[in-house]
Amino acid sequence: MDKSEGEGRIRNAILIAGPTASGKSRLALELAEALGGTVVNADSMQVYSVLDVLTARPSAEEMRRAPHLLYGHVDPGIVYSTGAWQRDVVALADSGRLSGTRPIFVGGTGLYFRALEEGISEMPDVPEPIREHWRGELAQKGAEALHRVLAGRDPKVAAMLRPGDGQRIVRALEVLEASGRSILDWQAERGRPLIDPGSARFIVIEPDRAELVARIDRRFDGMIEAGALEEVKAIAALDLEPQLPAMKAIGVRELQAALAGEISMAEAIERAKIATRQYAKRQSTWFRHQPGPHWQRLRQPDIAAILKAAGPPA
RNA sequence: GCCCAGGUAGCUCAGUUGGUAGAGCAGCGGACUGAAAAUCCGCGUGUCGGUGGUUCGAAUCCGCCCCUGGGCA
Repeated sequence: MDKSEGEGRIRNAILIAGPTASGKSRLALELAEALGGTVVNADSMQVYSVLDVLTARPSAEEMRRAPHLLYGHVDPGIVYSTGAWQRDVVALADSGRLSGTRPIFVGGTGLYFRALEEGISEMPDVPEPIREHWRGELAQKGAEALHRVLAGRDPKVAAMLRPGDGQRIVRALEVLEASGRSILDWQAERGRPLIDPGSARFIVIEPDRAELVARIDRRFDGMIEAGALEEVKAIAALDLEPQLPAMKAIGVRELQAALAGEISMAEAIERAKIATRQYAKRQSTWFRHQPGPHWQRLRQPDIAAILKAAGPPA
């Protein structure tokens, strides 16, 4: 491999992707213990502090068994993003904390794995006033109206987006206004991959659907027992905007409604379980179609099967 | 036992003066380049409780039976 091309890329990485409740985190921990690895979070919600239980973050005890990075390091009042995560990973690599260890990336956020493998375009930050302006417009006028605006300013992008997809339409408008350039141009400049693919291992866990549903239900009951309600009270006390990503963690809205007496606790729990199943379904769809053929697909988080093929690379 | 109200898609329910049924939710499939636990797109045949009848034709009208809820005894 060309030396300059591999420069700065993370070597010997193990990537473990899969839907929520598939047993990824436990597998990552066991691999880290067996291989002397460092677990790096690739989940968009586990980055936020406060939501330990509801995001199923590894426990303090588990995190002591092997190094865990990028867990709970972001304030829930902050709008984190794929780009921010990518910068965090680059910073880790630059700091040397991923050298001489086996970096094990685990999580359920497909887009983060794409950023790892392919990189994402480096776009300028959108100034807050511009961001808020377009989000306000979306709330007020609706996605279709903004799609028409976009069609006037950037017809190529508008043609690629569904008229109902407010979030992406807003993103296109924001970037255009902030940079004076079409988001399509930015996206054409693909970013640099963060990992060295030659020395990496790619694993996606694809559990049987019925089994996963049962695990999700059981796990949420466990979250309630483990203090999810206290956690929701704690985040509610911060009085954050409901639009913030951390406030959209599954279970927050549902349990908050129950605590406020708007719905019964049983109803809240059922809704949260349903939302989790739907989320897992979206993840499964992504992992079924997006990752390339070099990803090893496993029905179960079977550490033996992985270790057998995971001889320490050169 | 009698009276009333219901029994229609997995759930909650619509269904105009009889022309063999449709919404929401759930579920299933899909997309996905900086909010991604987000955002968006597509998919609705089910003994219309059962049975007999009236009718060219019944979820819709009539009889009987079964079930659920409420009331009276």
